[in-house]
Amino acid sequence: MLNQLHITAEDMIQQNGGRATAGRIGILAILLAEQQAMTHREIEQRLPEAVQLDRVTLYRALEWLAGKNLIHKVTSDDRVWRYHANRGVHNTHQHAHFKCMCCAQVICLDALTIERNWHLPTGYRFQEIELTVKGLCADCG
Amino acid sequence: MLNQLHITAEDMIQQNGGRATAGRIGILAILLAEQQAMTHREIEQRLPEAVQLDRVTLYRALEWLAGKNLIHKVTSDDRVWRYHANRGVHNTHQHAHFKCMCCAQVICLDALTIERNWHLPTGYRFQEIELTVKGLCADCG
DNA sequence: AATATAAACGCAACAATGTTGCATGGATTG
DNA sequence: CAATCCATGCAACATTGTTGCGTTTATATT
Ligand SMILES: [Mn+2]
Ligand SMILES: [Mn+2]
Ligand SMILES: [Zn+2]
Ligand SMILES: [Zn+2]
Repeated sequence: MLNQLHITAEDMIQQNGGRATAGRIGILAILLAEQQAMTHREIEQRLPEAVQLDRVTLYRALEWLAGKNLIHKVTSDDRVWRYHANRGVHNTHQHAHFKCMCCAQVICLDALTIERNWHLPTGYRFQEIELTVKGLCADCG
Repeated sequence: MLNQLHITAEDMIQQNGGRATAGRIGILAILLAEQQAMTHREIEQRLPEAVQLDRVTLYRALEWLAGKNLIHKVTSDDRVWRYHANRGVHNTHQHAHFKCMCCAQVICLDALTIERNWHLPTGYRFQEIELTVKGLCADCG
């Protein structure tokens, strides 16, 4: 199962013209296996001993994966980026996120579509939207 | 005009049981005069020579003003808090913001009301929403 | 399989933003 | 005027992320 994800991850990386290093494969496999958006720290901790990476290398690998649209970055009010594997609908970059104000977990809200019946001030141009719903998750609520 | 804002700011501070120091009055007057949400740096630079504050004092004054609901903090993907005076509708904390992806200015979108016809996963509880529309402002677009 | 080479990597140093502890100063109150 | 306590300034620290640069390594080429 996890091994299968490694193969998938390796394929995804090679198909984007990148070198399939143990670090990149391990990171992407972790993100593919996890439903929640993960912080740099959480990813680091879940990496097996055999694939311990330097902090900087981890940042650069995540940046590369995001640039290839294999994962996406999620902003948050705690000044920490979270990363999440792109699956199907995620690629639109128009999905919202939920953040638990108690345990800080972040999940994607795939079903939430944002209506655009509003308008901006004159001269302003829309490009993208960033929506975070905050509250308590099932465990904390 | 700016003097009038100082008097207003002084009133607002005293009515909340705080000491009306030159720093707090100056900060609040600046925020009351400015339409955009301002960063810590921008506020610091606009403070007159006579009211130069320590970085930490400025942070603490902003924290105090936000705690009294005289201003509100705006989160952003650049990891910098912005501050904006509360006026009327702002107090609801349910207004959205626009951020220019070119010049990084942030304004409040008072008119944008967020519809709640969506639902969260089972067990999840809604508390508040954070919405940022991104694009180009009138100057940059 | 050996080699060449550009892409990844590791380390150190740096940068930006914000926080904490603590001693000092000064406004407010009695 | 004295006592109090809120606010301030300074130093040190914390967190997150970035940059420069020399070294290693995955991959293509021979
Ligand atoms: Mn997402
Ligand atoms: Mn606002
Ligand atoms: Zn939770
Ligand atoms: Zn702009």
